[in-house]
Amino acid sequence: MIKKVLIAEDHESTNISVQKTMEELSIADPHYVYYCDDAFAKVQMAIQKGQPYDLLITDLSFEEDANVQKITGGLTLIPAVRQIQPDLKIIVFSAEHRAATIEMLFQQLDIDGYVRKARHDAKELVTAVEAVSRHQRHFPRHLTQLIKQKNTHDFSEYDIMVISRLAEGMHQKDIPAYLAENKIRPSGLSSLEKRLAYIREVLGFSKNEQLVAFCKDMGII
Amino acid sequence: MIKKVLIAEDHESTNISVQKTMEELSIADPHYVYYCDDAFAKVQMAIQKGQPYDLLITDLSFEEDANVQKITGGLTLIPAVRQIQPDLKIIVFSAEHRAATIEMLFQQLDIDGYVRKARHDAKELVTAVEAVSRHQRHFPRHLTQLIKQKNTHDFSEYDIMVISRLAEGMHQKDIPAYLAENKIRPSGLSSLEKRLAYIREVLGFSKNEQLVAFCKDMGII
DNA sequence: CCTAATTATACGGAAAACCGTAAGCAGGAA
DNA sequence: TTCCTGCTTACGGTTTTCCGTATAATTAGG
Repeated sequence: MIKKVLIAEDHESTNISVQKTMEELSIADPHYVYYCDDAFAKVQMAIQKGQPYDLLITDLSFEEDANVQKITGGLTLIPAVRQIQPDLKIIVFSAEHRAATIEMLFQQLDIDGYVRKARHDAKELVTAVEAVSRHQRHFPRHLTQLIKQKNTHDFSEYDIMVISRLAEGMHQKDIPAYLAENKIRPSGLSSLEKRLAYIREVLGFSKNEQLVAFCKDMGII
Repeated sequence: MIKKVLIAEDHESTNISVQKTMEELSIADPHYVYYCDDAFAKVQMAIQKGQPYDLLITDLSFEEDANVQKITGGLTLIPAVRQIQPDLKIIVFSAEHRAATIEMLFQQLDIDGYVRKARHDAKELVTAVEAVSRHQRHFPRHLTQLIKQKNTHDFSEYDIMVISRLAEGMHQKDIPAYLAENKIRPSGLSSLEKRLAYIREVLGFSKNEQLVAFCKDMGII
């Protein structure tokens, strides 16, 4: 049974509405934070007090601000809390729509549920919490649908990283050094070239300029 | 004074939180809809009953679903409601961050406020509603920052033409033929190269990808 | 019409990107 | 282990872009 819940979400409006959804689930007094570091601290504190959380609901992306954080987003927060409390249930509540990322969350980070911020997200969040309380996983409905669309390329974190650097004016030949520095693999120039060539081919593009323009239009970068 | 408010927002979670924010502003019983067509119908109905809305809070992007809509998003909803009720105050609440789009909203659609979905969006929404109730406009903070760095270079029709072709994937070496065909001068490859090099230099850019990204951000192309 | 100044183009070498091929390397199965 | 498979990387040739310089064309003023 889910009794004690922690919400990590930087968008105040979303944070509030998740709190409200918890009320509907008769989950009293959900705790909430706007920063990942606070989330981690609260989980840690709860364990020390012998009253650990049952569920963490977290966003993936947290915007940077003056308040510099050690943990910068859901992708680092989740492993961190899992390390100190392996049985903590985790539901990710995010606008992320890329199938690859969501699958990664389930496979690599072993999350218990994913709810995509969309039209009926509050209702789906209720469903997800109920599923998790029955020790089931909650997969987002749209995940199966997304696999269909082939002609549109599913941009990975890697792709976005690389294209963002291009859009910032970094020379392609300098990106391998950047990738190596940030421990991102593959980092070889050849791999990079091939990946970009592949994306261009899938989308029917001929130039990186076109790819950058597309990603800007789509809000990918 | 703002008394009667309509919220148009397809994301349920966001919709709920906006409702909650209205409560804090002592705005009783805000109406809310998940579709643009419903929003328009409600505005129309309210006028007919002699009790028109004072404020519309709307998102820009509404996701398509089985429920096919005539009005597909905020950009079409706003002119539609303005036509039947010119004095209706409108605040746009969206994740859109491109300066060009936001400026367009103020200049072309004459909206009264813009609040970007971000960390302190609920607080900013309160501020925005308060400003609007005083018949003031509410500009998003990050917009003023972007305006500064703008217009370091005056993009000519020629520049826009050329950069657009690049963004569409046309090879630089093929653009002279295109320019000649359309009787645009100068059409020489060398002149083209020099012009692009000049623009990049003025803006402190190193690559055409960066230039394309900039123009997309600024809404130049 | 001529001349000077400005602008446009041609050219060529250097740098970067592109692309095919082959070699290296890790992980899994027999 | 040995082989296989898939991913990553190195390498080399070609194409494209970049950029400096030189030449040609255009324009403005007298």
